[in-house]
Amino acid sequence: MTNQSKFTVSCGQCGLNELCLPHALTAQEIDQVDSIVKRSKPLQRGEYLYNTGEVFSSIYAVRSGSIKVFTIDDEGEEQVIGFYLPGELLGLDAIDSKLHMSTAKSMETSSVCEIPYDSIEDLSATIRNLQVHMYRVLSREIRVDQELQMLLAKKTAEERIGAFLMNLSLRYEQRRLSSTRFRLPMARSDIGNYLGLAVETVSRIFTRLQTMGVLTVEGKEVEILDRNALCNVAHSREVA
Amino acid sequence: MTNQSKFTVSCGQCGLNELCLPHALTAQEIDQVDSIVKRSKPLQRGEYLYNTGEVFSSIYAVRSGSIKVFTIDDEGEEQVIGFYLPGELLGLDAIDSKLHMSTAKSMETSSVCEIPYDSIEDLSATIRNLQVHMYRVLSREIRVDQELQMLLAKKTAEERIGAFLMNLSLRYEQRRLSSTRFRLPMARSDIGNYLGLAVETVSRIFTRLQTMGVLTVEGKEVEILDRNALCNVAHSREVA
DNA sequence: CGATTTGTTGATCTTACTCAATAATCGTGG
DNA sequence: CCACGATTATTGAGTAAGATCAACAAATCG
Repeated sequence: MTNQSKFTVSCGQCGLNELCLPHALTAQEIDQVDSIVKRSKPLQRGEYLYNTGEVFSSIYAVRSGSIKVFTIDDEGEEQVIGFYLPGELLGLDAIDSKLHMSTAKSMETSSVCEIPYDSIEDLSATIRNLQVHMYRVLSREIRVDQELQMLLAKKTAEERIGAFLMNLSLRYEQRRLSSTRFRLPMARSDIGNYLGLAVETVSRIFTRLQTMGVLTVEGKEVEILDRNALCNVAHSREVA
Repeated sequence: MTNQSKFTVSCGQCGLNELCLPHALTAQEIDQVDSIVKRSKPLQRGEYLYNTGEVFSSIYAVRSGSIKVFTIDDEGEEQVIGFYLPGELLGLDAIDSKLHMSTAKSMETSSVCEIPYDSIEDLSATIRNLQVHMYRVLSREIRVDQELQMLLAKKTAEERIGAFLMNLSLRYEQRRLSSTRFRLPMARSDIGNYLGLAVETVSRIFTRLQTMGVLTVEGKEVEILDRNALCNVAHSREVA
């Protein structure tokens, strides 16, 4: 257990990067955590992990693939809440009400770990550092949500797309994947929905960013050519 | 300890409605919780509870008055994250990083309780129901933030204001205050900032809602005349 | 009581949405 | 493997919701 990034895969069979603080839990404690984790069978594209209205019993950690989480509003419209990548935890929003108020759908073939919430409550009552870590995970989710709020309240379409791509780039980087070349697992309509933009706007801005030489997009494949410029786009600064 | 609403004031000197589950903690446990709470001196309008960049050491519970929480973006602009009323907890977003990434400013004469975070970690490791409750409080904050995301991503200016006022109305009701007549502690510019709207738009929609007979506004005093109609405004339904 | 901040209203402009048409991609079955 | 329809993405033209600019009114404060 070195002081490597907490995003490093570390947690035995479960791969719970987010759930484990490599330098905070003993090997024995990690075994205990592993023992409560259920490894689920892979999800196919379009399959649901949980549905709005279902009773909450577990949180989930993405092992591979990617999961889209969304709510359904009064008119039955989807509102995308977030996209979850390997190592990230889903379902934290249901702990309070014990009912899922959102739906989680696999965007590609994915595998997830199921972690019964009761077991987390039990185990974190005995493993002090697990409790501490859960508080941090929940707190981080709050901060991530607040950043999105700022994006939606204040930023232009171009800034939103720029920030969205930068965010993805950073998250892939943390997972030791290419930060400049990756595949968008979600549809344009999901991006638009998430960022509060029309599909057409998403499309137009992708092409605009291409024209500017910031990146290339071919279908779902993105290559970031000028990360610095993209960062400027995300922060409403002029690009040379 | 009856099964009264968890919003009922219950927690000895601290008034921590949110922090206490009346029916889940024993009287002795409540005493323990009370003992870690520091009662702070009142804050004057405009005073800061904590500032962006400061080291995080405590969370705070509003006892009376109201607190505005906002971040500062790249250009030094405020982005309002939320308004906190009596019984609500602030500072949860800093647990992860141990640094305040936002600023909390009193909107009127307010009093707050300071609760050292280390003590919460300690106490929730021994009081099982406090741990359970903290998870729920954090989870609820996540869900509240997600609802705002939906508001910002999808709703029109009128719907946002409608939902904002309905939300305030409900929160006052939970606090046993009038749900139809209350004072807006924040400036119009704060409302606009929070909802992603220009001040002028907020103003215009207030007058429009008045013309529609849904409510009356006089400065900061609001009276909701037709709560049903306001609810419809908030949910993009036609108002008769 | 004047000065400064805060709120309202009007006129104009801009961004991003809507509608519409076309193109590309995906999935399925022959 | 290719052909088919269906979904998804791109591009264009017109529109609308809300922003911005500007002037004025009202409230707040010293």
